[in-house]
Amino acid sequence: MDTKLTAEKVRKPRTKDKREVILRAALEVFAEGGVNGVPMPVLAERAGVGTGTIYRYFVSKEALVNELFRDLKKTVTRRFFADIGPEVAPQEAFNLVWQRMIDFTREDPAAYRFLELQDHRPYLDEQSRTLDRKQLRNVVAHYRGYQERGVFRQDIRPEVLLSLVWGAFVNLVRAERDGYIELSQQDIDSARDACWKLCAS
Amino acid sequence: MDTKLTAEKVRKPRTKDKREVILRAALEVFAEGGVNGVPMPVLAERAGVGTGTIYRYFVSKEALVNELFRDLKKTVTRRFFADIGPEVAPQEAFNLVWQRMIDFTREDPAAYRFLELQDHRPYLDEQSRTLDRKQLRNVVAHYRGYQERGVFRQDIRPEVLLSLVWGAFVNLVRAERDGYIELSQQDIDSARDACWKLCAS
Amino acid sequence: MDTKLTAEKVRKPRTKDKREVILRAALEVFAEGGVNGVPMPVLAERAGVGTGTIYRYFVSKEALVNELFRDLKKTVTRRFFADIGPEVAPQEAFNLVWQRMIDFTREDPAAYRFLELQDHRPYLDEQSRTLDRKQLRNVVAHYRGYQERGVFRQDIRPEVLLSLVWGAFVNLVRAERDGYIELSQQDIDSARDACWKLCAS
Amino acid sequence: MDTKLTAEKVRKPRTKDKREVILRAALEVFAEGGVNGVPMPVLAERAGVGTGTIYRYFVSKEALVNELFRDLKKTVTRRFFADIGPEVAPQEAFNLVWQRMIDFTREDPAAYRFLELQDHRPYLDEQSRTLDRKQLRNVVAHYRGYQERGVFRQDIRPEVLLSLVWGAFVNLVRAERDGYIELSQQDIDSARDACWKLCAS
DNA sequence: GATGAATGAGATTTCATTCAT
DNA sequence: TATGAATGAAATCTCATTCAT
Repeated sequence: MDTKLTAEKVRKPRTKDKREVILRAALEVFAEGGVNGVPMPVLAERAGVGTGTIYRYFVSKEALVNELFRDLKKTVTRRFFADIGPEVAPQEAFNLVWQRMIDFTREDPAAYRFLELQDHRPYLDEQSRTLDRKQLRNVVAHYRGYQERGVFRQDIRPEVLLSLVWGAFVNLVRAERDGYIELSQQDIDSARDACWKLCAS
Repeated sequence: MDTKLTAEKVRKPRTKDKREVILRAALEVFAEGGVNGVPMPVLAERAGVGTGTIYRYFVSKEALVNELFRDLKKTVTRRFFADIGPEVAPQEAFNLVWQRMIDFTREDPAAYRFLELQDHRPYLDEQSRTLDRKQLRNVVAHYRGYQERGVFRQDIRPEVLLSLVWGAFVNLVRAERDGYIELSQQDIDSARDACWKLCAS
Repeated sequence: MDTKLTAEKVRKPRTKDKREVILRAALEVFAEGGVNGVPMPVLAERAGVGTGTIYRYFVSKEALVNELFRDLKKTVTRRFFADIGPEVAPQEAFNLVWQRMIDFTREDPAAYRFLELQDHRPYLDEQSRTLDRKQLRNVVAHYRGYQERGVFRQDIRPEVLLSLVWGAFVNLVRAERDGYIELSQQDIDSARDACWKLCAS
Repeated sequence: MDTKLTAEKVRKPRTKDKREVILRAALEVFAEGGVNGVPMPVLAERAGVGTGTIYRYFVSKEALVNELFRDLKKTVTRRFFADIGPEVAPQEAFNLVWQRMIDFTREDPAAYRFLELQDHRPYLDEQSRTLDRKQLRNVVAHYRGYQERGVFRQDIRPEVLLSLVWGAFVNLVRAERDGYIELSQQDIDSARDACWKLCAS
């Protein structure tokens, strides 16, 4: 997808690196301290750049948060749903996505935490919110498709169904991160199956 | 309303009122703008008091947030589970609590929003967190009881079950508040039944 | 001591009492925490009156501090030099005053501390400063008298002499209060004699 | 003055300068208005820096006051006692220190005033108080040495002796600064000699 | 382009004073 | 007259952003 093997790579790879270094550092410090809890100089230090440098790549903290949000949203969505075509059986697809989400929370807890953080909401601009909605609509469409194919129950609107499942997932992971529960793979699988049954007709 | 019948009625209730006026105003402005987003003078103006007055009732913004959190938690928990003894049939109890939660989000959206806000987390002190856990444990114990009585499925740990249901509920309501969905009573009831089935054996 | 058995006692003894209660409380709390360190409500509580009451007797904190300062200055000066007429031998008089000052610091450390506190200086008005100078002039005049009678050395101006002795005394007592020294009566007497010798011709 | 010869000279001395500019400005405004009487923005303006800049060099007003106090204490002590070894005759040493103290009050009245100010006492931390005591002990040890060599009288403890002399000096200078006296060099010298005689055996 | 010291608007909190009761 | 809850101006301190180097 990101196949730019051209001259551009020669021109400003350093620049691009720095931008990403900042985004990654932002992700981590925001996940730890919340967007409001982290001053820009702290972020700069974590990123190993000067404070002013951040402002060469992002016009404001708000802009940085938005770009981070959108970058992550896209990456994550791509990751969750990659290579799941119509040929994959519905429950298998469901399980796959569920496990990918779990894997994501394990492999990159900072990224997951940042996305789940409500702390950034006041910073989000129209573009970010639009993206959010668009991606949600895609998944809703997917659910609707399953309903139409008789895979999912039809007595609940797809957006409601999705909302329930997504909320269940998010809260399960949050409970673990907040130290309320410790989740075995067994727990995760049962939760997944329960959610599947909640949807299935 | 406040017809000051006797001298005593004037003094005491007045002060009590002011504390509650501040808490109520705080609830509203925090629900709207987030804890971090609302300066004390703004809260003061909303409450119709001087800035300094707030500090007569709460030693700091942090203390105010914590008291608000605990007050609400207690009120809400009492409200949700009031008059639901062992004589109430499990599903009826489940439905009742669900509806009470829904009613609460409708009647006092600000209170619900504040509780759901993650924004206040960095402010919460040990006491608040302890209360939070204690209340959670109570509900988990309830779920466990249902499992032992064979009402709920036993292949999923009660805290996992609760986490799923609670997350489903919270996210459903959030989706509506964020404008992603509009919920009919029908939607709410189907969601409730789906969650019940998720738990039931 | 304050035997006013007249009609005045009938008219406003309560008022007068309260005024003095406030002054006394002010003395104590200011001596403990410094003028800047003590909020009016704290003073009020110590005095056992309402905050507002203080303002019925003193137009401002500044005025209170000034009246306290002047009251004390007068009392103290009266106490130090009472009944020391020309018939008292100079060194005896010197010793007597020295001991009275010491006694004062022991009997009413708060009063002494308040007077010595620099903390109140920014509050002092013209009247207080004038009183201060006037009382100083009186003592200087006394020293000058001793010089003219050949009791004190004449090669140092009386105000310089007094300044040295007064400074020596104040610092000695301060050193004790600050915990740098502990003073025996022996120490006090030797210090007194040393100061006398410093003045004597 | 700041002719920036090399790149290194630019960076480091600059920052150092600013810290010292702030300390100097603090010294002056505190000497004039007392620590409590001077808000940080006023200090900032006097120093020619932004308010926030002060907090890059000092974590709080309290810390600033303490660093100022200790810096001054050290400088002043060094200045007073520099190059006075055992080879200097006692009275000559005494006179030298006395004159250096006088010179200091003339050359840098703000610094002297700040040190003499009681206003900063509530701000002083343990480190500052420890320094204070340590320096006092050094001088007391010196006095004791004079006693042991038979230079000073032995019937008064050295700390009492020092307390008297130091108090005499401080009060003399204060009297002048407060406008009670004007001191000629003659006055100063006589006062010095009187204090010497007070100590001498 | 990169830096990070400097900035000052804005946040939280205090406290002398007022005024309704 | 006495009260003390209420006030808001002013204090301390923070941090997103700028700009000289």
